[in-house]
Amino acid sequence: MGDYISMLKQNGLKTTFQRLYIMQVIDDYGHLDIDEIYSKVLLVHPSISLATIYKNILTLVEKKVIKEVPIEGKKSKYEILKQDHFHLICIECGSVEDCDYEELSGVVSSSSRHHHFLQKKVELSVYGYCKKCIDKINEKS
Amino acid sequence: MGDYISMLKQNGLKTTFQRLYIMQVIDDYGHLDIDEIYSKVLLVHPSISLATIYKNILTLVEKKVIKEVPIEGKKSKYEILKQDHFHLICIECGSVEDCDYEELSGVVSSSSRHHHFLQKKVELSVYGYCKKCIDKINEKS
DNA sequence: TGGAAATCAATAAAAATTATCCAAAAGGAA
DNA sequence: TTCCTTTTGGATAATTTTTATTGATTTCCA
Repeated sequence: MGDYISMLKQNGLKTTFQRLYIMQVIDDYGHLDIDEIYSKVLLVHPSISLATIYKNILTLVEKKVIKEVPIEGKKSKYEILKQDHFHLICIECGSVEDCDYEELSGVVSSSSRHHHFLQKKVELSVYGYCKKCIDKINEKS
Repeated sequence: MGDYISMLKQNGLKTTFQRLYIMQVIDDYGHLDIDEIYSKVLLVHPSISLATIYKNILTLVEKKVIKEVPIEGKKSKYEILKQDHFHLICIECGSVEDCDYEELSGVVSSSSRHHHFLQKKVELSVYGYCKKCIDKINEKS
């Protein structure tokens, strides 16, 4: 749980309750899409508008306070910006797990250099089945 | 340039001109989004409907004849299914370049296993500036 | 070649995203 | 604090994107 207020101030953004709570729920749950954020914020702030969610997500992404995680065939999810990592995305339940990127980082950036490509950021996603879903499938058989 | 007809037959799909040409332009250009595909197919088949593009993309993705390449903040692009590789995505001009995945593959899959995750496919995208755009920027200064 | 099944085009409908506009709130300066 | 400027939020409209429907056309195998 981070210091959302100073993260916002550093980027010249005003700290409204709506904005703070959007960051809060994203951080709490790790990875949420627009609808999930909306429904969770609605619970504690019933008057919030969906357009407010969209607007805030846009500005928070622009200011690099949060990060978009695009997902094949689904809506993008968003996460609080954190240390480099990659994602294990379950194609059964949709869960997203963070994974340490360390060992990979060197190989990827040297590969970018080799292609005369100026690397700014890396997005690595592994699609498959998470442990929970594997277990669930095994139980049935 | 592949044998589109047998790729379709293997998946029980009929080989219509529209479908073949959709595969053709994707293959020719490497990576295209829906609108790009539509406008290019329109040139040689002026009566095609945008809905036809959507429907075909959907079935071709389902049958794994083509693959979705999700891109942050933009529409997904599509590519003909080919050997594992990753993408260098230029945030200046939007170009997408394929890159050999070989060296990385082992590290990624061992990392998945370590998390008890059953890996099905990997999507790795590096965002940054391609050589052309770097040169263009340097010329100006 | 005939005919069932798949596909297409056109269009409507639905879903997702963005823009507009005015009231409300935030945050700095006095 | 209080005032004032600027940003933001909420409601809603507009736009964009995607999906569903329907009847006509095409594919392809027997």
